[in-house]
Amino acid sequence: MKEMNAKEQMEIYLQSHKIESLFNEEILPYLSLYEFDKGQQICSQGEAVENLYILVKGKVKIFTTSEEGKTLILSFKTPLEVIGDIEYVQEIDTINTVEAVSPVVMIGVRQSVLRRFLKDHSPFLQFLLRIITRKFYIKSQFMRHNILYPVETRLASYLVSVAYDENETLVNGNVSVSNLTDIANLIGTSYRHLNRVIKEFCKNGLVERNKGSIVIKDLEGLKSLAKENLYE
Amino acid sequence: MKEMNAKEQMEIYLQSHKIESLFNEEILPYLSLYEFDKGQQICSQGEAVENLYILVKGKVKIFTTSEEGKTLILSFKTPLEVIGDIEYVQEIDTINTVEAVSPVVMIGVRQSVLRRFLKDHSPFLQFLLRIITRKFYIKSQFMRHNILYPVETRLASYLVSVAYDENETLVNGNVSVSNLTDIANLIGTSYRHLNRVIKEFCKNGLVERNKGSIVIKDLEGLKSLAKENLYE
DNA sequence: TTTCAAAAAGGACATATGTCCTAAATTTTA
DNA sequence: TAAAATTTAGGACATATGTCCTTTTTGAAA
Repeated sequence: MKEMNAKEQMEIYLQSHKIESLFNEEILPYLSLYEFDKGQQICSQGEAVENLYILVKGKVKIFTTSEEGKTLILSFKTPLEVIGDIEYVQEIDTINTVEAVSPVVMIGVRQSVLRRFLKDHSPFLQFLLRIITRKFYIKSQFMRHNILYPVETRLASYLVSVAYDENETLVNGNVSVSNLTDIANLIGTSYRHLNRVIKEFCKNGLVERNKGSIVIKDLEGLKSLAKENLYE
Repeated sequence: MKEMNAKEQMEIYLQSHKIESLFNEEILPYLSLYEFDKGQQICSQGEAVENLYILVKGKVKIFTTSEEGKTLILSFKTPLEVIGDIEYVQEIDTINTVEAVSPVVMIGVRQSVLRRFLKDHSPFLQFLLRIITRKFYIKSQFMRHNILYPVETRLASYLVSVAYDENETLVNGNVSVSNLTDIANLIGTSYRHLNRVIKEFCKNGLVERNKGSIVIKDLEGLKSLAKENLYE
């Protein structure tokens, strides 16, 4: 992790995400930029929280680990997102571990500073409300899907969601699947079973394997298997 | 559903839950009291939302239904709780169905009224933040538990949670289990399987059956089976 | 290039959980 | 009280999913 104090760079991030209005003049000197390398942990389940972070660049993975060491990936997040908001409001320790899966830039600010300057600043409160309710809704749908439907449905749903990149344009068939283990943990199943289902999808002509990556052959077929569109 | 305008009654609810400060003078005339009978629906998945409700008396059940008609109970809620907050902030249709499981009283207010009077009223915003982050946290733990652990663990966890009533005092062994189907839907399994696990619990001396109700025989045993304390 | 570690793929088997049915017990309604 | 509907309980079987291993492939490091 690298902490920076580049005022200009901060300006650029604030403007590009249109979040200048969240803050007031007094708090600006207390905002810092943090850079994390791929693989670095931003915060770790169970530990005390000091900062609230706003993700302005890169991608993070949020996951939880059970006593037995099982991992469950809860989500991947890209800007604009907030890390540590629940903990800030509830005054509790870190709920889930957050890890950079690409080079990441965050705006960080201490909880004590927030309490001092933004406790009654309604643009900031409204911002948090919007971010958190969105998170809640997504988690709600994700959970519903995960409990109500079998792995087959969940995988189809996942593939449909990554078939489109961030710009909503269809990524030409070839879905670069970073890591099957991650997918297994994301859809809440074992690696073994995931493989079994992928094999089934191949047999039915929905996808093809190609050196570790998966090529979507029948997007419509996947969509109908996915039942509900998890990612809007 | 019965809509009332009893000013005095309203006062009592506002004071007993210490939520007078959420509102300002202008909005008070727009607050209404609603009564729902046991079994009545407060709102229904997919339909448009008009009101935001504050649950001040009684108990509600929040659930979702899949295309195939499977039901998943997400939670039971008692005061103080808010219904329709996510929908209000996100401006979306009702996410889950809410049903009274006892006679219920709610304070209701139209979204349009809220937008007019409380959009920048920070006590209200802070209140929503606290309520929603709490919900988020609970849902988070619930989901984690549900995906990571087998039914056995989830049932033990549920039984431990109902062994204590709202006052944190141990309800003397005899847990009045309203309805096994509800439990099955709450812990996300089938009625059949729930029964199987209960039988197993009986065999191991953890609980006993007694005309439909379940008597806890070994609370400590259940606690250790439950692994993590879901309900704090 | 060689070596090594990680990731992919899947066989064999065990276990958890679901579906469908039937019968008894219990509660609700007429 | 009688009849109907709901809830309980569990048998029999099918299916989904998990665990443990082995082999192969791939990509990174020496």
